[in-house]
Amino acid sequence: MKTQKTTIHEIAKALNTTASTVSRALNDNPRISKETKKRVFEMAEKLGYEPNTMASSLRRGHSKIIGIIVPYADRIFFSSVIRGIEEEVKKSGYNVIICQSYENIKNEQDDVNALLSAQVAGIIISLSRETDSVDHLNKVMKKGKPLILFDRTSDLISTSSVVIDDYHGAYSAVSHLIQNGYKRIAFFSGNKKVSIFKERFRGYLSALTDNNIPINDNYVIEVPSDVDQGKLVTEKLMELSEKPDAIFSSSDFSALGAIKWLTQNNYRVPEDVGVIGFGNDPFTQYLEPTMTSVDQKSKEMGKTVAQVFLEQISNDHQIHRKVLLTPELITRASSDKIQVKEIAV
Amino acid sequence: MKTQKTTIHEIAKALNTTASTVSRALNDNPRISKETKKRVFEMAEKLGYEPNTMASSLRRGHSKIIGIIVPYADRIFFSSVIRGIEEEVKKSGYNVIICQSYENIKNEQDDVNALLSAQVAGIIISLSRETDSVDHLNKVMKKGKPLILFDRTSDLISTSSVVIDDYHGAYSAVSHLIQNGYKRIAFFSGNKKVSIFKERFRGYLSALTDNNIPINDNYVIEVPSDVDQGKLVTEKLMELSEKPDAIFSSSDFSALGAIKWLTQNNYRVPEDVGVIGFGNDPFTQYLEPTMTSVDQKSKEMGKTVAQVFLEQISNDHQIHRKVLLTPELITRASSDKIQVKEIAV
DNA sequence: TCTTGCAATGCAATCGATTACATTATATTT
DNA sequence: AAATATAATGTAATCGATTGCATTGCAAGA
Repeated sequence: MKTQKTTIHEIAKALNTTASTVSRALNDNPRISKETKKRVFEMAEKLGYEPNTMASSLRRGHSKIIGIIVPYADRIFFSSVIRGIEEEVKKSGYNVIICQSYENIKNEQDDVNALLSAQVAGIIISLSRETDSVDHLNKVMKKGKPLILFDRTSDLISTSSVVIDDYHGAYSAVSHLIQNGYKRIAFFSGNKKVSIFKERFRGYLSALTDNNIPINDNYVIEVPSDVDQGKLVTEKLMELSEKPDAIFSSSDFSALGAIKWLTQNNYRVPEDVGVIGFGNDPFTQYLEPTMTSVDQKSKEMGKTVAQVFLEQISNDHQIHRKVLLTPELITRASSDKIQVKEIAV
Repeated sequence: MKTQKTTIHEIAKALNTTASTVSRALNDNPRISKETKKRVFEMAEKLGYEPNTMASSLRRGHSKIIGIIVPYADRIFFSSVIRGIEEEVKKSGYNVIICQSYENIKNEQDDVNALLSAQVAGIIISLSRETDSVDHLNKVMKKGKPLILFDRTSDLISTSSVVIDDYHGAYSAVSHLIQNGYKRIAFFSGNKKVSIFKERFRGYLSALTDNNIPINDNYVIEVPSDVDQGKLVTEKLMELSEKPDAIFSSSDFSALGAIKWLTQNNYRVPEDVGVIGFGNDPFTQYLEPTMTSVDQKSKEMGKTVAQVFLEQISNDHQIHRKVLLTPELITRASSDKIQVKEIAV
């Protein structure tokens, strides 16, 4: 009664041939005749054969499984990248294993080991904030397996990576503010030791300089990505004698804090103060006013990461690619002084 | 130069013993002496041995990988459940493979086959909307592997499942509205053929009946989970001669549509009309007014699903468990007429 | 007719770890 | 001292598929 699992040996026996012929037939090996292939496929179907990819991977020395390590799988950015990757690699018959580092390097190292033990074809990773040593990553490369970093990368290791162009993201956001008539533009940065925030800061500075707007050090503040912190910092900013008339934030959350504080304190957004966030989190479109934000192209990033991976796995010599994706400024109400004026007319 | 991969055979050779002894030592088999175990572990360490879990799984007949199939991996509910599952099963040494059905039954079937081919230990799935046949699911069970459904289940198959108690979720939301003085409560349902919406409707009816509030058929409407649809439907509701004074929506998005339409049309929320959503999407807490919503306990659901899975895998006889999680009403401003009054005083 | 070539298939080792079934050495019992 | 038990380790088959190296059969060429 129990369904006897069918292997290529059963098929071979039923056809009075051998497992090697069946294997070759199923893999469409040219050394097998058309008729034999047909018979094998029919018998496989009839016996309900299903390949054991583990056995095949063991013999071949590599599986069709890709390991992905992210800090948290439920952050919209990461889950969106994961979706993009899965969608793309599925076409080539790959599956993805998801691991979470919880921003902890020890977890990250353990995950890498587990994935290597599972004989993954390669590893795609966005580093934990803590990661300051890369031995575990080098191990992946030493095994000759593709290692692709995305979003959170590191200078300590030389491999393929896909990140967005933070410089231009910031540049276009600040330029947009300037075009909308804002002149005293504050900048909410993250920790400036982190490359992405360094880049966004560069973009902010360039946009101001290119438009002959003087730089005011009081307008540049490090703020954690958090609504309440955004409120606090905004309050301080608005106590300055020369109040800013716009805020460009490196985070949607601190930008939200800014909007909340401003509206609660009778400042109008965007008329009195324009606000732009970074990340284009879904909530930005539901706010009142809706929030302009820099979209990080997460799904596209996933697709690109997948393509780089697939490219790398087919060329066995390791060619590293560094891809810089262009972020997109999604303009909404919170920065659109001009639009508001026109309506007011 | 190339790192020769270390197997138990290399370790055995180095210690002048055999692979079987090494294997047993590494698995802490009581038949191996303490000293030998020590020597084996030291040599394994020295040679940089890393187990090949594929080989082990092949021999043992099962892997330590769990397949998860969801409609979309980047929906906050699903990504949150996935996170909960991963977090929990990791403790027992399992990893998770993620597949997406994109709400398509064909993809779902293919995913099941791929996962079975990969020799997963079991499958955890939230069904696609299209899924009306369950042959692919029965196949999993026939192989004696745990199959756990969550959130989107089906009557067509009898296995373990974890869902939230939609009836009580709706009941408590509507009761809360009544306690806050609302009397003419409308209900936004999803497709009532789907069990979760049927249950929420039951909860809505019971809460009204238990509080002696008459049922008004005009107040019950099917609405897709969508902001614009929510607006449209709200507009129609407010054209009734007897306008509702509260809306309980089966979706956060249509509830958001309701709030948007109401505030844009000079109704005050919650003073004139109370609104409650379902899902507790993160955006609900950032709205103005913040939105009361029924939390689906997604992370807890993930943990529970994982526990049911682990329980099932350890007891080889298949005992099915149906777990009903209690959702939690997160009360915020959009339904809090009383609170608002107190402040007004 | 005999060799040569080629297409089609078979044989057996292999991937790395596990495990049923010995075997050896030592300790214990009678 | 012989018999028996016990602890520790070894031998070899096995999981299911792949693949290098034969082998077989038949047709073409000499």
